[in-house]
Amino acid sequence: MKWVYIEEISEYQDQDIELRGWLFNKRSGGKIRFLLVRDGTGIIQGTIFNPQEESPLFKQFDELTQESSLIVRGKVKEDKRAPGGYELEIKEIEIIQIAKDYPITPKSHGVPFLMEHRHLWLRSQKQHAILQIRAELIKAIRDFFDGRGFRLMDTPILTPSACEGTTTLFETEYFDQKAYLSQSGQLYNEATAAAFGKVYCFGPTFRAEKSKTRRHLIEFWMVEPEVAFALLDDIIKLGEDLVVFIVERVLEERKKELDILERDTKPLEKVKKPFPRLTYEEALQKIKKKGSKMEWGDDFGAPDETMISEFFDKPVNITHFPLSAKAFYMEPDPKRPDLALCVDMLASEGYGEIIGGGQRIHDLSLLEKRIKEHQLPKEAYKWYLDLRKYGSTPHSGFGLGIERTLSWLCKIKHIRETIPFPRLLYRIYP
RNA sequence: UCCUCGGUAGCUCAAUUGGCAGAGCGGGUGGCUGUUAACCACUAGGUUGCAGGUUCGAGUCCUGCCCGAGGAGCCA
Repeated sequence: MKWVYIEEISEYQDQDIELRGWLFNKRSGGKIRFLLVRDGTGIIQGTIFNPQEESPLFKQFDELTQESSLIVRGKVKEDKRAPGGYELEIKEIEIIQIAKDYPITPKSHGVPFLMEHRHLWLRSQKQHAILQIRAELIKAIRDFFDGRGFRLMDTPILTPSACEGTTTLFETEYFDQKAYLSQSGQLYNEATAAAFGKVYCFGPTFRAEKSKTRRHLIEFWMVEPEVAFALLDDIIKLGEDLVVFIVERVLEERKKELDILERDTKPLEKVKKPFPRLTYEEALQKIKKKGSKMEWGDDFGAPDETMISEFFDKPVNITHFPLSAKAFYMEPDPKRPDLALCVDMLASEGYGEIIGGGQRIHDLSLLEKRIKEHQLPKEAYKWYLDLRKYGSTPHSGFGLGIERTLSWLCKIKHIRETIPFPRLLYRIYP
C-alpha cells in the first residue's frame, strides 16, 4: 500500500493508502470510533465502523493514547462531517509505540508549563501553523533577494570584537583569545558588498542584554542586505519591496495556517507600496500631541512606536534620527549634520520596529573620527577602514528581524512562539 | 538591573473573616452507531514552592529565600 502524506490526501479519493503519524485525539460512539491522526502535514479523521461483530481494530483503538505513533491503512473517503473534508476508513492499524501520559492534553495550559514542554508543544496546531509560516517567510525572503541578483554571503558568528560597540555581547573562548557571538553581520557585509555589489546575509544573532519583553529574544534571526552605491532612498524602497513581497507570499501560500491562527488578513491585504514616510522630528511632534513625554534625542519607546503605527494602516518608515541615538557608522545628513541618514520601519497594528538600517559613512577621515568618539578599539576596525581606503563608495543596508516580522504576520502576542526553541532571559531549556 | 503580579492534584483553576483542601480536564473502569477540545456514570490522585514565625488552629497573616509571568530600559 502506498505511503502518502495527509496534505496530498485529496489526490487519493476512494483508494487504499497508508499513513504514518501520531494519534492527535480519539473519540468513540458505541460501535463507531474516531481516530484523529496527524503526520506533520495535516490532520485526518480515521473511522472504525463495524455494526456486525467486534472488530480487532476496536482493541487497538482502546490501547491507543494521545501522541502514540502508528501506521494506519485504509480507504480515503470524502465526507462533509469530517474535519478537513476527507476521512480514512481504517482497515489496519500498526501501533509503533504507545505514548503514556502525554503532558499536553487537549485542554488549556499555562505559559510556563508549555515553555517547559516546548519540544512537544511544537506538535500542537497553532505552534505548527506559526512555524509553517516561518518557513514560508524565510523562503520568501531568500526568493526575493535571489530574484534580484543579490548574493547570499554568510558572515561569521564568532567575531573578534563588538560590531557596533553598543550592545552587550556573549563572550566565549577562542583557544587563547576571546571571541564574541555576532550581533550583526553588517560590517562584514560592507566588505562583501564591495566584492559582489548586492549581498545579503541571513543568520542568527545574539544579544546578551537582559531584555524581558514580548518583543525580545536572546538569540534571533535577521536578514541583512547591503548594497554598494545605494543611498538612503534606495534602501527604503528596497525595504518596502521586501515587506510587500513577503506579505503577498504568505497570504498566497499560507492561507490555511493563517486561518488556524484566526489571523484577520484584511490589515495584511492593505500592505501596498508606498508606505508612509516621516522624519524622526515629525513623528516626535505627532506623539507629543498625543501625550508622549519623549524628548528630542531619545529613541522611541515601545508605547511610542505603537502610537506612531496607529496613525497609519500600513507599515511606516521613520527617517533622520538624531545621530547621537544611532551607531557610529551612520552617515550624517549633509543638510542637518546632527541627523543620520537612517530608517526604521515600524510594522502596522502596533508591532513596532521590524527594520533598522541606513546609509553608512564612506569617508575615511569621518569614520576614523567617529571610531575615536565612540572610544572603539581602532586596531579591531583596521580591515573595516580599509574598505574606505580602497574604492570607497556610498553604500546602504538594513536588517529585518525574522521573529518580529513573523509575530506581526501571525499577530502573535509574544515573540517566543515564532522560533522553534526560543532563547529567553533565564530560559535556555529545552 | 528595576517595578508589578503570581506559585494549591499530571494540567487549568476554586477554597468567604484564619476553621474538614475542592471542581473540570487528563489517567483507570464501564456505557453509548457520526463524534468535532464528544458525552454520561463510577474511580484513584495532595509535603498548598522552600525555610522560619504569629496563632488553640495557617493554602489564607508576617519575615527571608527560590522559581515563574507581565512590563521598563536596551534593541531586530
